[in-house]
Amino acid sequence: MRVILPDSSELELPDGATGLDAARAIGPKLAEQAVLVRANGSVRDLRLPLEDGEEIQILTTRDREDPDALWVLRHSAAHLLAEAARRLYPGTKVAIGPPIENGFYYDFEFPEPVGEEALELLEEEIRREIAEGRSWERWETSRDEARRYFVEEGEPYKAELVDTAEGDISFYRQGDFVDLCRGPHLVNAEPIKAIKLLSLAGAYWRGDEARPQLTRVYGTAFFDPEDLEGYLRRIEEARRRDHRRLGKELGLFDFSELAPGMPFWHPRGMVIWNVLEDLRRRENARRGYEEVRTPQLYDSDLWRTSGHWDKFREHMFQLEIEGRDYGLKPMNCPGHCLLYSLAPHSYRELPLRIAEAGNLHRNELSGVLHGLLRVRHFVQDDAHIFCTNEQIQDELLACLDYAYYLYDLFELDIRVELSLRPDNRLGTDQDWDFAEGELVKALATTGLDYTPSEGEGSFYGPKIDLHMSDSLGRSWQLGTVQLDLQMPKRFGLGYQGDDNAEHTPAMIHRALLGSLERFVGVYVEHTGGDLPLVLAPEQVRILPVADSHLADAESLADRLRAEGLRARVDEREETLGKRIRDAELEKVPYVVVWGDRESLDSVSVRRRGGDQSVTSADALAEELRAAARL
RNA sequence: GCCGGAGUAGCUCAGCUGGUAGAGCAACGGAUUUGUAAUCCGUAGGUCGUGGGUUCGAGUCCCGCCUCCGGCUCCA
Repeated sequence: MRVILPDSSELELPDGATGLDAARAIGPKLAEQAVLVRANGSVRDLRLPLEDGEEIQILTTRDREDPDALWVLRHSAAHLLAEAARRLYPGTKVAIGPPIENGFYYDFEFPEPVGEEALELLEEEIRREIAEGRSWERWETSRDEARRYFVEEGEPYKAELVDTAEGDISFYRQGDFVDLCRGPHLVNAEPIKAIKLLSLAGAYWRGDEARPQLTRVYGTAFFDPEDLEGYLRRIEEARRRDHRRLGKELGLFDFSELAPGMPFWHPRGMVIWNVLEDLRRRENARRGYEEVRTPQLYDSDLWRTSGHWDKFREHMFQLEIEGRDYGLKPMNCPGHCLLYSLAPHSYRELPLRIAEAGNLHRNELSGVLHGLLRVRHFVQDDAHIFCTNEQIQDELLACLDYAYYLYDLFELDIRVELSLRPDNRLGTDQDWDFAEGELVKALATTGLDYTPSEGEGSFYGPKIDLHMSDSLGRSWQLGTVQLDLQMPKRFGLGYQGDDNAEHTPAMIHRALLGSLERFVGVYVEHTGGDLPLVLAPEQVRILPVADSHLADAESLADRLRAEGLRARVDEREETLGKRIRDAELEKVPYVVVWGDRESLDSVSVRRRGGDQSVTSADALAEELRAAARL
């Protein structure tokens, strides 16, 4: 048979030849360094046969940044970890250990709980294994035999995995450790030049809260120690962008033990908040939304009607007053339905778009709270659109257009997810078919790339979710556009149609920035605290060189403030160098130094980061005014 | 909520096997009047997260709780 090499040349091989055979045929050195073979674009274990006519590419240890090569390296590293765990802690049961982005993990059930000291011990053991030499052997077996093997070995998790594994059952062995595994794996452990175990965490077996919690060991591995160092350095840099740290340093927001998960906004943070609120109000008005205001607390009957009492109660703060049960609102929608129901409606009013940045409380599990990104008290730039079925498409598209208007303003990189029906839901399958179909159609019209996500929808409807990543690459949902046919029905909402009959409206729930808290959190990380001029709490700081310049500095500040800019004079008796340093650390975008050399025609301006220039007060005001516009 | 870790001055952190709690920055006072990332001197500041226990003696050892951090589950 013949295979095609990357340079388009053909290589003649005996039938049944493997990737490794191909590498050997090309050169011994290549075979030595080979990590995996990419055949017709997909990864394949070097030990597996090639097919006639396939285009192949042999990846080697020199492809040290190739995601597939790293994937294989880390997968093999995970197996070494499992071998080490079983040797160091006899009686350990192994569960599952895949490579992940930036590393790998392996889940174990240790006979005794282990603490962090285990990381070092395990790491040492793995190094010993690598020094000793390990190579992987691969073979296939029947499902029954695989199951029998693991039952005999006392590995219940593996035995269970055999039953759900897809395709042929293959085993890999290195040292005395045999694992059920699809592969591919390295030929031997030689290429693993850097390995580090990073952390220990609990993880439920198969991600199911009701099943045993295993101990997950996270680690990472590289072809080159330098790459590991680089990775650790990047993590360290990301830590400096952490919004919790920056929020405190820049005096934006805070937290107290006395209100877990509920942010406090300092004046400087409130400036950011208000700019976002102004933007929301302006655009809502421009796009045909009307603002409303609804209560914070409702009788449990409202939550029964909406379905929240059934499907969302564990996330709600509840209280009892004079024998009546109340719930603090976790969402605005039921209140908006109630508001809608308080007056009669005609088809002529639709689509009716009502917006409210209401205060929401959700009783999130204590372990999930995370700075501003996951809180118990938050505010969304929320709105609900009541419309006819015929209007759904236009409204969905308008929502997405609005969303991307905002994301483009802030230059955000957004990932789109289509969250489909969950198990825990209201309504008929026909409703869900229709609602999901409408969202798919709207997405198709926009041409946005998206990933469908089974079971992630809300209990009342499917959603288009708009995600962004934080400094450590963790994904957070910002915006969401949801189509709901359930609540209008449950609330008995109606409108009088042009046929004089009563109809039920459809309802679109949408938040675009999402929770303002979360938005500020990810945005601070996105910018590393270097907020654009529009959002900067303090836009210009003026530094008088000596006391004698104070009056002039103040009048320049007044001049800029009259233009609507946020300007301040730093009148502390510190050296100029110190005051410049402080302005930089506080990330003030513009610093003006005012001394004997300055006049309204020649103002000395320093931009964040150190660029200096001289301009006139008028030109400066104009530049700032233009840049501070949204 | 669960698993692992942590909590010492406003912030960042030191405090070995139990023996009277420390530094830098910030704050405050004084001197300095400064030209593009830290002027100098001084002062003050802590029920060591919290409740209990062991001990002659606990920041340090043990137990409960709270909060935070990294994960899991969950989610805007």
